Amino acid sequence: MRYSHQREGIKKIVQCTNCHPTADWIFNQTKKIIPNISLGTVYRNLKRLEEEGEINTIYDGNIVRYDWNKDPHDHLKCKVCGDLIDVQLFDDNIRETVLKKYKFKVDDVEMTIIGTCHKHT
Amino acid sequence: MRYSHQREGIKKIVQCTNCHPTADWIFNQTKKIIPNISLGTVYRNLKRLEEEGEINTIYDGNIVRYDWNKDPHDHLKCKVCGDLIDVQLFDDNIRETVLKKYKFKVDDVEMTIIGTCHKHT
DNA sequence: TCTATATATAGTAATAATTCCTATTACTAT
DNA sequence: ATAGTAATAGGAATTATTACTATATATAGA
Ligand SMILES: [Mn+2]
Ligand SMILES: [Mn+2]
Ligand SMILES: [Zn+2]
Ligand SMILES: [Zn+2]
Repeated sequence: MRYSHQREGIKKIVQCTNCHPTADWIFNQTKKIIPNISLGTVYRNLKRLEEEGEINTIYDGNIVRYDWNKDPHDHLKCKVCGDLIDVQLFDDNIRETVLKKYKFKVDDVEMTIIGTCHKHT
Repeated sequence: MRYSHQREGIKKIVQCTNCHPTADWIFNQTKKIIPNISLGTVYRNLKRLEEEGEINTIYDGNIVRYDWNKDPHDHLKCKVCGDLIDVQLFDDNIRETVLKKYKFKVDDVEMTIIGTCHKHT
């Protein structure tokens, strides 16, 4: 894959936040550095970066977000402020249990915990 | 909420399958019973039924599906055939762990386990 | 360094899913 | 039956994403 100034900018923007940004947010931030970048370029490169394993696409309900955190982790979704917070939990024995009980070979466990975050005591 | 023939038809269709159908699938099935039903009516009534607690909306990646199974349960997502299978697992001590560790009050745990189902030994 | 060529981009058009709008129809209580 | 309210069909509008195309850019090799 050929180097591109735009892709580097997008990558930097995504990697500098932990807010799990949307394509539109990334587009607006990247425009501050590369003013004439186009939205199509953002989408195309986000897809490329995902293919390269640099980022992950996550689906927050019907909202598509991007995540640079490559460690396996889960998310807390606050239904008051909408924040999506990274957490390290346990997929412990889920793989084995599911394999035995349902004959289903597990590749990945995606868990989102919905509730209220500490900001809204 | 006033009775409607269309809503009853939609509800029946959704309740008679365990395939977690999309709005479009539901629309096409309902048309067989109510030929001149409109897609807007399907969307409007699916939303109504969800508000009434009759069904749940589930997000399978970027695909929106509907689920009549009101028991708390998780899903196995087969990446070969695309099937979404209901499973009963354990949200056991997740609530307490998350509350203690992250001061996050849990309402709901959504888990999707991605892998390969028994049909593709 | 220069050039040829493959690849990436900007800008715009197209697509798809969902919601909105409005005139018409159906139900319910008087 | 009538009036008032609620729901519908059909189509337009909206939104997120992808496709297209002419131009620009990165880079391999002379
Ligand atoms: Mn994350
Ligand atoms: Mn289900
Ligand atoms: Zn919050
Ligand atoms: Zn399968």
